[in-house]
Amino acid sequence: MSTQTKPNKKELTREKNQTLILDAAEQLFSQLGYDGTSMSMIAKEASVPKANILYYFKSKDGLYENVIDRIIAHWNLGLDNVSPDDDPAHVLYNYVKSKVILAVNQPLQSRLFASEILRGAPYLQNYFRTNTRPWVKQKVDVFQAWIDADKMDNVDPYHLLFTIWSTTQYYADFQAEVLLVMNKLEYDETDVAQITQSIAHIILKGIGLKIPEQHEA
Amino acid sequence: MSTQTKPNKKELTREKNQTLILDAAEQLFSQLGYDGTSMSMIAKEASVPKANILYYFKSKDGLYENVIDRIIAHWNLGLDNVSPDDDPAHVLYNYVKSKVILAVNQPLQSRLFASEILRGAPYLQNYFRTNTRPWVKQKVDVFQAWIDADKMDNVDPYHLLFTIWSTTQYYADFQAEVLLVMNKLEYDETDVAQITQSIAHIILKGIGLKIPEQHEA
DNA sequence: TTAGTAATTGACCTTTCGGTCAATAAAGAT
DNA sequence: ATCTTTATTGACCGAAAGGTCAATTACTAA
Repeated sequence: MSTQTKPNKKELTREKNQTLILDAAEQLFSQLGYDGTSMSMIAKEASVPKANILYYFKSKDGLYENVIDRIIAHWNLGLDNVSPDDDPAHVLYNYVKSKVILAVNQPLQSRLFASEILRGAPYLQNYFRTNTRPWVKQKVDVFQAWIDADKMDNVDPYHLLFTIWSTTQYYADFQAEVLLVMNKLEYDETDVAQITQSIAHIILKGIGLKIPEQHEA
Repeated sequence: MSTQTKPNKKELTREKNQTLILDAAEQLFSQLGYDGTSMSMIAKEASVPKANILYYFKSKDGLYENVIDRIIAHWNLGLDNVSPDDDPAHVLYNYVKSKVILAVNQPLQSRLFASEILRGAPYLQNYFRTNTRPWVKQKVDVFQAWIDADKMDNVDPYHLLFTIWSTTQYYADFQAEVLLVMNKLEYDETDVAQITQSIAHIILKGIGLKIPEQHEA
């Protein structure tokens, strides 16, 4: 799977250290933000001298970009291979469900993106332009096809997508608010189902679809 | 309106300068976050010596709290005086509409709150506990009364509220993403109506309500 | 074994941070 | 006019920021 040109001892430790640093950086950046995180904090968290970080990643900016790039690589936007022939209820229900699971179980990465976008997405502009925008365009076309085929209501596809994103990500990005308002310490196992159910009910019914039966525990 | 115990020249300039500083701080904090904003930046933006800021507000933390307090004071949560006798469709439609208008026209404050919540709401915990939570409880009770009276679908009132908040605030907090994806430079006049329409359609229909007629331009 | 390369890291640099302070200026009270 | 209080601000402080560098160590290829 990985590059196996030469399984040197050097390369191994290098990759191990880089991963160590990236893990620590990802955690701290997502918790404290770019400006709230210092190189020495990352060094301490990764149990590595600060100068070593600067050796692998030329600057704080460089490290930050690497963190973001790595997240993006692991970040599947979902809704793959969706076509106008598919059943919108099934597709959208599964999409909502997967996004809620992601939001509840792995909120850190979502929050890192959120704080990045809040500041005007300085490091993500290019990604949005070259990746997200075409991806969205494609999904929007499918939504429109469904609308034209009278499979669902005539709701602006862009805003439909934003609605799905916002409602699901909310439970990751604004977790602190949600928990405080609901007077909870953390999400429990029933929450994922409860949240999915509520969101799917509103959105699917809201665009004229029925919630599909679940045929799996 | 304001405290008029003694319209001294001193008090006047003091209040003027404080407002000047708070305005500058609010703008910078909401754009760059707490850690991304320095006292000297605020001083420069407010055209005031840095030491003068520290004279009025004892610390950066103190200034930040004052900024947040001022926003909260001007921040009406809406949905006032709502009762189980009201028509849910009208109430919720107007609520969505007002939130969208707020999101599009005054996104800075929304973003300041958002970045605050992202970091775990260190300065807002108390506010959420003493203000938001009771407010929410009250609205949730009304929603539940509507459900019990078969005026709307049985959707968890908390998640319904979160859905309204998330979908509307999204256009403020993630404006950068929305604009990039839609390939726009800024929101135009038609966007408010378009967004309101889409969200209201989905949410109201999603909980079994009809979108009320607009009887006003 | 040795020459050459890559990795490691403590010491150190400059800049900027939030914050203090003392000296001065301005205003109000008597 | 004088005294007291409040406001203003340049100079300054220690701490911490991001980043550099040179000396040392670890490894690989001949």
